[in-house]
Amino acid sequence: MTDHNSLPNSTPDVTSADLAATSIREMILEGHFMPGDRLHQDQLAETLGVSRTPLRTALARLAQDGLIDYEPNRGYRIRRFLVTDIREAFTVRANLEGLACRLAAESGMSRSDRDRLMALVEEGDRILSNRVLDISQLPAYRRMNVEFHETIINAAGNRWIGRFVHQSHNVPLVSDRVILWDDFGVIHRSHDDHHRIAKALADGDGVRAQNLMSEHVIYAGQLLADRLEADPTAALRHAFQDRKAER
Amino acid sequence: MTDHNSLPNSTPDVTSADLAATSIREMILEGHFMPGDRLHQDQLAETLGVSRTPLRTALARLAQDGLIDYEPNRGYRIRRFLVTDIREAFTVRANLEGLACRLAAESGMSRSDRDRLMALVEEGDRILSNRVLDISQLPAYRRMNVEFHETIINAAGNRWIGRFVHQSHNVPLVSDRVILWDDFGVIHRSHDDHHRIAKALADGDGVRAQNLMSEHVIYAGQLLADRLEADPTAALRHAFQDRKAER
DNA sequence: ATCAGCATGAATGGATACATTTTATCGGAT
DNA sequence: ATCCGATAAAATGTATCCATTCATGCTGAT
Repeated sequence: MTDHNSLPNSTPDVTSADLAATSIREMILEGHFMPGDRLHQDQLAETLGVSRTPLRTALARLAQDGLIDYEPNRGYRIRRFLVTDIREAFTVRANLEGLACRLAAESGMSRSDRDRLMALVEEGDRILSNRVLDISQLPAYRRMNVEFHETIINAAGNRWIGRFVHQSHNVPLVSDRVILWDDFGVIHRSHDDHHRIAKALADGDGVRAQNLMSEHVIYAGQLLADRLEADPTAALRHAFQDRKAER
Repeated sequence: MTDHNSLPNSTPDVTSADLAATSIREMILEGHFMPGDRLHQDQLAETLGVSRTPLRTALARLAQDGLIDYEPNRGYRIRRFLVTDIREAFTVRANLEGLACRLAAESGMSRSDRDRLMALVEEGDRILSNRVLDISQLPAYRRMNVEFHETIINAAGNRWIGRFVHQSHNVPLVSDRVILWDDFGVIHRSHDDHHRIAKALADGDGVRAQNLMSEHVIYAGQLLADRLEADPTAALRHAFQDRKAER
């Protein structure tokens, strides 16, 4: 991931270990490995152009993040994620982001945060004004969506929520970067949630914002999980359809 | 920590890195370091009787857990925990454990889980039957309390909740192992919560169990945080008053 | 043919040596 | 006296080497 993918304090990759960690994380989240694959240290080290020592640091971090499994003397393996994992992660994300809304509302949104949310909502309006989903607009919509959610989490002022939501993004596909961009009605409704959430937050109506956000996330999760169960390959293709284009 | 302090999958310390990590974690949580202290690698390695390599993996893990801070080329430091951090961690813990209650109730508690909760509640009744707080009974009460909470979290069947609650225990004092054992009325009320929570779970009343648990945790957190603000040293002494005796 | 046991190879864990960065110290100039 | 810079010391980051464990495949006995 290119630094903007870590929520709270995204430090640039200064050490080789950082570089290795971000590279491997990106590879995993984009599906370059199969579940259960061994991560051979010598081999990976050579691939990434670093020695085993920083590589092992990177692996230790990723294992602690839950992205890979570790067994002493048996090395690291790509964690096997089931659709259940994705559903569960969305459940927790929904709860935590809902909590973030309530806390943000209760503590009183700052003027700048309110303005930013308004601006993001309007940007979404512009993107969707054609009333059709153009693939070229997905990156812009995604950026808007990510910033919307991050703004609220930061406004909540509870670092643990940010930490945990960030970690739940370590489950492949459980990220506000993954957007099923194929049904205008769904996207439009989702953006309408944003409208109401921003309004509720501005009004200091924490409970309403909480409920809206919780449902907002849960619905996205169910949609994704149902798709995955119905047709895994198609859903995966969809989720990553524009990733290469963005670079 | 002696292995029983990690919630989900407490692997025994097989590697030197495991040993170093658990040792350091225990030291930090028991207050052997001052906030902001540097963790010199050579020095720590010698103290723990391991070389720098496994020590560094241990430090990487602890940093990922949020127990220590890391800056490239500047090493690791003991994280500075403010009372605010503790309040925030309890807020999240309350929410997640409340969620665990709802999920556990909705999925239907297994017979064995219900029985275990009942047994734990009865054990608490026995411990408190004298209607006075004897320090010698604190360890038993704590074990009961820890198992009560863990049972529910496991019954929820959502691994992320367990993960995050476990991580929130990495904030010093934010653990169901820390119990202010000096006011019978408070403890009695807290245990009465357990009664109601167990009952609500057995009845499949998820919302009630959720509300009860959330309040249960929030109150404990407020009590602790208020004490810490009023008299930090006394509160700390209280929180750890029996730790040496238990070993 | 199957399975136990052993030997061999490969991969991981740990220790040490080297390189790079940071931090502290000292000297001098303003 | 203070500030600045150069230099030295110390600490971290990386690479390499050695030790230990695990997996594989073979041999041989039942």
